[in-house]
Amino acid sequence: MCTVLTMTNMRHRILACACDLYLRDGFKGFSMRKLARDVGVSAPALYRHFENREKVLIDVVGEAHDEMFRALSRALSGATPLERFEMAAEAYMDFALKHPRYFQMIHSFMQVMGMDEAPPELAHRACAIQQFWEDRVRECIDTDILRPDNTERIGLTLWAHAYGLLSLYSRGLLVIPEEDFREEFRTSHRRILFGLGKEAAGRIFGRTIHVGAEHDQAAETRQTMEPIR
Amino acid sequence: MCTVLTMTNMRHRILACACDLYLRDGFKGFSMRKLARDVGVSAPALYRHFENREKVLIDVVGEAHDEMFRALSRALSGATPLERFEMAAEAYMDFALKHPRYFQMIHSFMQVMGMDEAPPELAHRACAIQQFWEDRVRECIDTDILRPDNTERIGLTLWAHAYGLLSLYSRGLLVIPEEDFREEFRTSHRRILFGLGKEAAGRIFGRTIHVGAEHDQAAETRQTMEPIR
DNA sequence: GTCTATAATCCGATAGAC
DNA sequence: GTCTATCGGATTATAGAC
Repeated sequence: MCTVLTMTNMRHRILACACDLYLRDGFKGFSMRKLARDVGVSAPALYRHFENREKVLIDVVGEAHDEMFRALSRALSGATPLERFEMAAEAYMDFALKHPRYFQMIHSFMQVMGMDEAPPELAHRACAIQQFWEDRVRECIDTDILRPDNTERIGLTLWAHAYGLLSLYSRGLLVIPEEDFREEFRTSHRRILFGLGKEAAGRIFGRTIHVGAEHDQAAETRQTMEPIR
Repeated sequence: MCTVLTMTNMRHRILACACDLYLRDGFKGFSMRKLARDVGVSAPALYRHFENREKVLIDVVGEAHDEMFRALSRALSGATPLERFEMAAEAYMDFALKHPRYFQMIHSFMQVMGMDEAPPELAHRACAIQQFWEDRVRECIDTDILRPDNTERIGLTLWAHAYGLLSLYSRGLLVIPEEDFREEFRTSHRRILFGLGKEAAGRIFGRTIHVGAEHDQAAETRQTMEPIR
């Protein structure tokens, strides 16, 4: 009993140090020797708790995934489906910007490790993220904010966009200040949501509907006066 | 003269072998010793032409980038702006699916190499890709297929979505057959384009416009009386 | 320019004593 | 469970002969 407890604690201690080490030195700087030094034990001792270096890193990326999911989940405190959706996007962005190493690790782990397919621990977690976005879509459709459609696919469209944009920025490929990017991300996310939305969504976003507005002379005028940008 | 020519040829030969080696064995399996063996010279000879392993790989990922850009550029043979846009998306997808190692390398190189910022060679190429999408957007706006808007931002929205979706699939996170994915990608891309489009775009895509369809007085009233939550 | 030979590190992982 | 010691291998990079 006591042995098991010690084992578990030690494993957690190692994992905590491993996360710190990765966040500090990245993949390339992550070695079992350094980890042992940080934990305060010898290198071979680590192998009592983890089979090898890869298994340690799988657990680190698992932690990264879980922390991201917890951040997303906090968006569920929003009052309405739309608010929850917007808060989720904001939380996703926050996580990517505040924890770039974690965000990047989640999405480049396989390449770095030279894996051809995702280990189950990660595949399951990716499914949870996908499901999360799908749920956000479903409740927006249920409350008539989005047009009825295949929720899985719409969720995927929005997830892919959010991930793609954050990934590009996180790697420094978009040369704009962070505050400008944050606004651009929100706008881009809404742009898609808006394009998928029912008429009501437009008013909720405080914007004028343009698609199909050519049928409406008054709207035509509004569009001219209040162009989207 | 002759010396320079030999230098250049040798460098190209090494680079070609380096690309093959990476495509065969991936990042993890890429070593200078293997490369030397493939080229048919000794390991130290490589250092006459490349400063170190990282510089070789930077050139390999540069090749990957250029090949992707050439694939995209072939979409410019399309007859209309919209056709060129659709062909570009198709070409992007084709590249990602046919050359997954190249596609993944382009977007995970920095993490794998432990770089905090993109080397100029890659940053410039990323700008070219961004510009490419922006150009596709601009000509669609110019021909009244898309609503007038900031072309750079709309281009980014579409690029981010396409990249994100391809990245997720390329890593095996979406468990669907390739043919189904291809159709899903096209649909998802059009879904966004459609949401951004003028009424004409809907007809071109052979779909009915939904957004704004309720934009009549009755709908206006309904919305006021039954506020969306 | 290319070679052989080798230096100097660093790594993951294991053996065996305690 | 942890230690010391070590194996076996990888890496980048240089020195000096040809």
